[in-house]
Amino acid sequence: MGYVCDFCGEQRSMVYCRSDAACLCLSCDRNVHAANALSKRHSRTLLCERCSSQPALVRCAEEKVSLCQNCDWTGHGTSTSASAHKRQTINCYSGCPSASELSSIWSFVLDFPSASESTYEQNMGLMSIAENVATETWPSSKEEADRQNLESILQMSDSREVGKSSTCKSATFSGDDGLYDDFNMDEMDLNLENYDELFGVGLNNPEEAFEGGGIASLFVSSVGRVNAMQQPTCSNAASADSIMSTKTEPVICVTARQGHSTLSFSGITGDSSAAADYQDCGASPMLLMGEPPWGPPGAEGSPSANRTNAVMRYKEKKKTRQFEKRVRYASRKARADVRKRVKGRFVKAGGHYDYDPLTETRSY
DNA sequence: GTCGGCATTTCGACCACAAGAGGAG
DNA sequence: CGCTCCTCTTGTGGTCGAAATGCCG
Repeated sequence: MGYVCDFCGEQRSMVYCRSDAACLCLSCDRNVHAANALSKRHSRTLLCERCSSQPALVRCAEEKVSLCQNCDWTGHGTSTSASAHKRQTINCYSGCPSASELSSIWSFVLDFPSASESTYEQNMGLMSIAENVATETWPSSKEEADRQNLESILQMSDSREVGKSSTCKSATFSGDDGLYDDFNMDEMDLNLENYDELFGVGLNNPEEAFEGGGIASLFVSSVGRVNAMQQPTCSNAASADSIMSTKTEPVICVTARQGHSTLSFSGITGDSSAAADYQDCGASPMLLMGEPPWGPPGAEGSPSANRTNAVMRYKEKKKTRQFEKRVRYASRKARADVRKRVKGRFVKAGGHYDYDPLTETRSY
């Protein structure tokens, strides 16, 4: 499982789609998820480069490798030297992003000069963009956090004129704070340089990406900054919609529209069950991300009783928890995704319906 | 500390139908 | 043994409502 694309069986798989439980090459990822509006919503992320079967959660800056939770723990949890490695969360994405957009999403996994001083805890303890945004002034309530997020979006929209005259990549990779000065595509195993070649869709002029419906290339760094690089024509309404649509996720979600495609960003790796577990068991993400749940070697007898309790709760929870639903038949899921319904129930073909997943319209 | 009332969250049932499984010929 | 045909079973997602849970006076 893993190394070869589950769809074409030829190309090397680079992306993991949790919704489809599939490892895909970039070309198939785009083709498959361009099929309909629902498939575009699938949250994808880089594939773990170690086991090639699980979605990568973090990227180790030292080893320049993207790792899933298990491989991260295996590789960093047992060795004191390795555990000091600087790791950064990997964003997930949805829609059908172009090469430049993908490079925007994952650029932060690379080295940031300004982030070099950040400790591992600083990077990894902040699991969501919303939290990152709030590192300077922590909102006192959810409403306050939402308000700040919205303000960020609106500020991005206001700054779109700045980015109009610059190309995507040049704008994306040149921050006034030098955050992305060291960006080097060659460092990524994900060969984004060949992305468009794989698709057979050249992007000779990066500005093409901003034609038509426009695009919002938003930058989310692991050090808590949200930068607006390009947003020529993205409507505020679209951004606001994206915020409203992510009411279940405590993260800022920015929607960029290019034609019909939607690109959303999440500070945590989408529907990461691991992240959910951290919350469920009450153990801090920092603790659990820094050390495996079973604890580092010699951890027994740790002075922190709370930590021990948290680890025990986590282990207990993990034993009894129901793992996330796994779709066994993608074809059936695809059918269900487009099937018309009445009050959530499937209806006979041709019958009256009150919900059409494809058009989200009602027949009466 | 206990109880009642209210709000919120969780979870199972429901639906149609194509795909899958398995048996018969 | 392998193939085709047929019948039965399974699984898929959005919504509703009951049950469970949490909170407050």
